[in-house]
Amino acid sequence: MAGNGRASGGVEAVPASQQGMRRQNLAVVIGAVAAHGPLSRADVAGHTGLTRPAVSSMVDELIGRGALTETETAPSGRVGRPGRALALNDRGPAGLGLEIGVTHLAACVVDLRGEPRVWRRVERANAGRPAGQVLAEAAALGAEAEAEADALGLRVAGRVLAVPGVVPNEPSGLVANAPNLGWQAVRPADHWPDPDTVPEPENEANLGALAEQWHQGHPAETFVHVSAEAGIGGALVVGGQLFRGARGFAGELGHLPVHPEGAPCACGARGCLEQYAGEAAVLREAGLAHVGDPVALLAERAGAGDEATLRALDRAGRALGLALTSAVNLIDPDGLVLGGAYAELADWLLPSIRAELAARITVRPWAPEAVRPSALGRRGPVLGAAWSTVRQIIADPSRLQALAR
Amino acid sequence: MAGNGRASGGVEAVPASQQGMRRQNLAVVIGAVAAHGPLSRADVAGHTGLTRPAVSSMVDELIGRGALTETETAPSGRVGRPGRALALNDRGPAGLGLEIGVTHLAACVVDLRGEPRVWRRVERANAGRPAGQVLAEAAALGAEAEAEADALGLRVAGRVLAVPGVVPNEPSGLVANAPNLGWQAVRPADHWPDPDTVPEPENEANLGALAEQWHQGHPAETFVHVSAEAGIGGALVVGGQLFRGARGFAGELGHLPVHPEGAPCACGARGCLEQYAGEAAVLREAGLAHVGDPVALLAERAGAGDEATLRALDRAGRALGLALTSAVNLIDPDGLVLGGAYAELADWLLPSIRAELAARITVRPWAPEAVRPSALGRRGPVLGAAWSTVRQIIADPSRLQALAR
DNA sequence: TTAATTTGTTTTTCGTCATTACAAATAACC
DNA sequence: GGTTATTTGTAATGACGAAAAACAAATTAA
Repeated sequence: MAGNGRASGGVEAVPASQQGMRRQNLAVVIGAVAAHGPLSRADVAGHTGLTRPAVSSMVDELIGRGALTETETAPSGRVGRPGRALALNDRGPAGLGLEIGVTHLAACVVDLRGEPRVWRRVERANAGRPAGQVLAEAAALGAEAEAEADALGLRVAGRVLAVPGVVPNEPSGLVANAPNLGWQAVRPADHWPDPDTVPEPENEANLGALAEQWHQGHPAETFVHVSAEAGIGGALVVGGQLFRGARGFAGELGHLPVHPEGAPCACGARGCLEQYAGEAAVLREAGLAHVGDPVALLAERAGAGDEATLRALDRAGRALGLALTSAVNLIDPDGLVLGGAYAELADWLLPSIRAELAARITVRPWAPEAVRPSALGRRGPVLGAAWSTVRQIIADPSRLQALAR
Repeated sequence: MAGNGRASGGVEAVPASQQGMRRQNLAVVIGAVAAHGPLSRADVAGHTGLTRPAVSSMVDELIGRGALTETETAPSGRVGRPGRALALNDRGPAGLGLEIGVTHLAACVVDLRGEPRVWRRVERANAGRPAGQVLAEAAALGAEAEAEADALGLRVAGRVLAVPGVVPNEPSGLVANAPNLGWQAVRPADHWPDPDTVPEPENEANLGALAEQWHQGHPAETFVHVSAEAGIGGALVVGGQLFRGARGFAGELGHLPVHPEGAPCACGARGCLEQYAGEAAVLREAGLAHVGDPVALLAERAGAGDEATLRALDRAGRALGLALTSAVNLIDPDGLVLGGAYAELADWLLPSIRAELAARITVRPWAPEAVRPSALGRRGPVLGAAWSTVRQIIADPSRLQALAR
């Protein structure tokens, strides 16, 4: 599930038990294999500090649950009995990621190694359509993907749905508001055809941020992820964990006041970032109509040197730089990541963003390269949704059912 | 120590051991006593889910380490054998808090219950004096306080020093920059007379925020603490833990850009919050000279209805409101706390802060009462410094030496 | 072929908590 | 006042999991 990093709720520390110890050590073992490629039991013992017998016992259990497999033993060339290589099972538990975008639906299944094994993507104009209809189509796409995964020997163990909207901490499972889809207080579970495959919804910017984090492989990074798809989404990752804030609204920087007395915004305030760096604002400033794929259009015009487009992107970059200055002052992150559509426009946005940050961040160390485009771009949210399940399994494999086979 | 909440560093999960289980359960037991007043062993078992024998065993150990004591058993009035009340020891381990301010030094010793038992405060013009001299005087004050604590049967187990400056995560023990004192890269350990009593430095706004948190007793709150003492300090508390950011600069909102094209700031940027809500800026705007206790002067003038002062405070409040709008959008906190000098000026700052927030936070739930003045005001930092040690002991009592008596 | 080395498993030991049983201390009841 | 019910704290026993020690298996080096 994508619920990592939620407020820990009750503060009463829970007593430690022997079962808890076992659970944590199972996670340590599978975590070592996940982090350092194929390892023998002895290697795992060396990496983790557990003894070889303890590792052996847990490996047995993890194999029984389908999480690990013994693979072909590569000749090591070293003296002594060769170890038997352990790896994450590529025919075991898997994660299903679903995405509902304004103009498309997507699904993706990843195996325990994180490798995408099934892809589905269809264009659909979802804005304004009844939520039930859209969700039914997403469910159908997910069922197709699951069937294909099944044929590959994969067993989907969790489902997460990326939506371009706000998903509050409480009550869970609710999409409170997705303006670009026209959704208000939609609960996917209420419209899902099959109650056994209901996904957990999560904000797409949050999932994109997690995807970036896992893709880069810097495990404990703290960064701010900004993405654009119709609205402006933002997400905070702190020490490798999603930071959702007290109610789940953290990181939403579309309405940060960048020019306090500036243009009035639909939200009722003035000078919000969205009025300068939102898709609609940039298109307006560039003198372009909102048709087809507006991001591709902007990139094409900017690449061709169109003055108005370059000016619009420069203005957007400066506004983003201002908003990110606030973020850096408050959060002190390792880096800033431009995701979604911003990743595709990074060539034209980065210079003004970096210039603005360099001019305004003066009392602490700051390197322009700390701002970087996302490596995943628009695929981030689906991948993040699918990876969420897999990461959760690796963080606590004790929840896996033992294989019935 | 004040190092709670630092980036967890190595991400390799550590294996769970039986000693670790014991350590955690010791913390659970003492935590239950700390949270719910005097309890019998059976009460603790009920609160924690541990069994009575397990609790008994751990209570024995905690008494041996001086953390708990059996107190007078109050007649319960209920049937059955009466329990023997356990409480935090008020003659055991203690925390020493030290503070170096621009115009004063302070020291404070708290017992395990968190009760302040020794207070010291002297006025000193510390700005611009050699750091070694100031630190030597702080050490002397601390030694006095420790001697007095010793006479009360207290045993100082940790020392934390609040400074009005930046304390980065790495290298630890370093005050990188304290502009109001004129310090640059000062390491208290290098100037401390007695190597056995060297304190760990920490930013005073961070400690003030922790103090507020513990004083209120809302354990897992997420809030932003803003304080003023010469500069503007800020701190983030997330789920009850200090959030220091990747390098230790998190929460520093003095240079948040509130009016991007506004007044130039000493930092090199334009329109920083400090230019509108900093002490110097407010005094200038109010037409007052910087003499004696400027905060008291401002409060007196404002209370007397002085127009220029009221205008200056209103302007400061609106700027703070703008900066806090960014903080709310990014962090989604439970609340905002005005600390330090701002707490004493809250009557005149709060209206404009709240108005600005109400006008600008539109896309999420927000209540004006979420902004509140600190209950501790200027005593927050010393108390936070002293409490840090005590909280750390309660979070992990296994580190306590067994009593030699 | 033998020795050295490394791996993985088996056996034993140890530490921790849970369960059960029991003694001690009190209130309620007759 | 004595008996019973109830609750507390401790002692004895058991279960579980990891550590330590011992050992069998598989490889390289000599």
